[in-house]
Amino acid sequence: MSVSIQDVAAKANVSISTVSRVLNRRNIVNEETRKRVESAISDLGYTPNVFARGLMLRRSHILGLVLPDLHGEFYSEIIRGANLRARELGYKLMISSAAAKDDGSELMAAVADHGIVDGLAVMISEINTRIRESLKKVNIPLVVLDGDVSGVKHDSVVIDQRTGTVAMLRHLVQQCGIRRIVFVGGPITNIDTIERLSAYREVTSEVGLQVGDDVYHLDYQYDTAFELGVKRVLEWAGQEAAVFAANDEMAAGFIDAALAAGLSVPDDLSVVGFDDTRIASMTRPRLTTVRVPMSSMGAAAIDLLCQRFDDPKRHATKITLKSELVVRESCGVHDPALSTLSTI
Amino acid sequence: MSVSIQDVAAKANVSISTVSRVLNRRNIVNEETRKRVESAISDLGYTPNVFARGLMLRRSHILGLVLPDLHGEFYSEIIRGANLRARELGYKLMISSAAAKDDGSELMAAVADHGIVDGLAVMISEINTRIRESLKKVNIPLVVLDGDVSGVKHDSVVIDQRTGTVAMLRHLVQQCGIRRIVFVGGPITNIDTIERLSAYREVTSEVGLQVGDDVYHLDYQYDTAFELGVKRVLEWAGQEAAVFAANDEMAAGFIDAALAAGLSVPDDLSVVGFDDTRIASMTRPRLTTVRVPMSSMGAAAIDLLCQRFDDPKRHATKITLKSELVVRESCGVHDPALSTLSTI
DNA sequence: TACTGCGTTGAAAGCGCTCTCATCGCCGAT
DNA sequence: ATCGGCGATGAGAGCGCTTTCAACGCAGTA
Repeated sequence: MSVSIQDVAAKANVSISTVSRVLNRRNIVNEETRKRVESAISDLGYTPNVFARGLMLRRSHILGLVLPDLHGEFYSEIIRGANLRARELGYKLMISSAAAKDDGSELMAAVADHGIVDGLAVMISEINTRIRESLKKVNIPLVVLDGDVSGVKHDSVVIDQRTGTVAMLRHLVQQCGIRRIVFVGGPITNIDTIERLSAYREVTSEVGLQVGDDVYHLDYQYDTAFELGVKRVLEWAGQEAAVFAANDEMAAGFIDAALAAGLSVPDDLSVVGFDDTRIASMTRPRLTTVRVPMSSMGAAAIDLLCQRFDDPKRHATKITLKSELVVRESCGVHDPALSTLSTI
Repeated sequence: MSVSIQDVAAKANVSISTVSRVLNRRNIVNEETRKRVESAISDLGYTPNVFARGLMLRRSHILGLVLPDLHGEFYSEIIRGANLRARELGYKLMISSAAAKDDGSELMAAVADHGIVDGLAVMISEINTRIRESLKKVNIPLVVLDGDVSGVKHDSVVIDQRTGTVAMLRHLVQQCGIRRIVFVGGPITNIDTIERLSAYREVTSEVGLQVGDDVYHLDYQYDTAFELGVKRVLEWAGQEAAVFAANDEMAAGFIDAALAAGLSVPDDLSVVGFDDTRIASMTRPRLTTVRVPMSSMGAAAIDLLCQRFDDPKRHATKITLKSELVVRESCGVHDPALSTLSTI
């Protein structure tokens, strides 16, 4: 039923070797012969069988992408970036999710179990022994997103969250005159939260802000942030106070809580977020936040994978992407020049 | 380097045929022999080569999912549902996006070009000739999401949007006492918008509401909705007026616009949405909306594909999923009994 | 004794491709 | 005339698997 290289060869009056040569544009094939073969190919609508090809070449041109979750603005941006770059480079993407507490079976499912992907990009929000063991068994190019797995050889793409966090805090203190910053992170074990919190502690102590009990750990969700906000917002309120949420979604919750309490953002309370997902432009006032280049992260992962194919034995590479302050309206800007950074 | 069926056979002292039999649990293999083979398999950590297997069986156990975009709450829910079900059934998912105005090349890339997927699920928001032509060439099981492509043989999963839309409109009129409903859709060519608008026209004329100029077409985005809202919201305002946006994101824009204008939602103006994405729970007041079972849609697509594998020649099947009114706070509820439907 | 049936196994033929190696004709050099 | 070199092509050997078919041993039956 489906047309094979044999059929093409017969139609073009050549051997299958020649057809194969034309396909792979390798050893020079006589101009005239090549044309004959090519027209036979398009006449018959021939496409090489992927399996046969994969069997010989040991390459599928499929890459695996494993994320903690497939849901939400954050991950879907990564997927988008990865998908785009993969296509540019002639690869396909196979996507799958591994819950944070996954035992690693999902990972194995993505690799050995199927054995079809040429390389694997993995994002892990909480590392554990099982996952580490799974990753050790990966015997194809591996890229770890936003983290580092010790004891496993891999390339990695990380976000320099510190720069953005520091810029944010400095902006609040120096441009907005903020004297109290409440930090609301995700789970205390979350790798991103840990990093952002450490930057927070550093800068606050540096500029002499007192932190006290101003650190909370929620779950990155709008609802819990809103609830906490409803309870605390009046207590926090004050021209010199800001809430620094570890993602935009929680920040949106705080904005709405402040509004519900009759406060004005940013006049009575500044609220800033992190990530610069679409949500940051879907609040009024729009969120001042730290942009994390998610789609670039996805793209970079694909790049690293492909570079590894080209040079399997080069030393492990790490790409660091900058995070960047995006000033919008949810914090009082006293220096108008800065607002040129604003988007939309 | 990697271990093959040969190695297993040698270690277990049998022929590769026997190993193959054990793998495929087919013709009865002697109990004792089977155990020997199985332990050889796990000793060597053997996994069958996907390509060799695919070459013989013409099955990859990979399914393709093509969406208009990979971004946003809506599509990522579909992906999630599909991914989950695919895994349950022992399949992997290959995901890719095809822009609405895509010439179909993306589709072909997903299928023939790669030829690796066993079946294909496609969602098309705007059909055109090129896409239709592409789909005609698909010679593997095909499922179309949320639409119907005439002239192409395929199964389909559709959402019964009418039921939800009608329920919403009736609710507004009968429970909330609304007498004027402004409809804000997506692009006029968008298939979902068309369907919702037609239900809107039907019900409004049925209950004797005048529509007049109360129909707008935007682009499903928060920003444009907010802008339009800022201009019109005071004019619309009134206890008996509601804005019916064709997705939650636009509805969120209208809520914020109303709030910015100093109005109360729902006291001065009701705002309702469509889809019930997470955004519907991320507004204050929370959105009354129509729930579209996105993840079920993804799952159903996978189901249909697999059923088609089992019975290639059964007649085209269409699964219709119900949409459902979800009452929250963004419209005035005058009958408290109804509020039990509310989520969170 | 010969034959048939059955459970179990192995040999071997591909699946559609890539790639090495051999072949062939033709050229200029010896 | 003989030979080496070169461009162009074909023959054929696998890649790792599934599957058909034959073979084998061991009943049970005629």
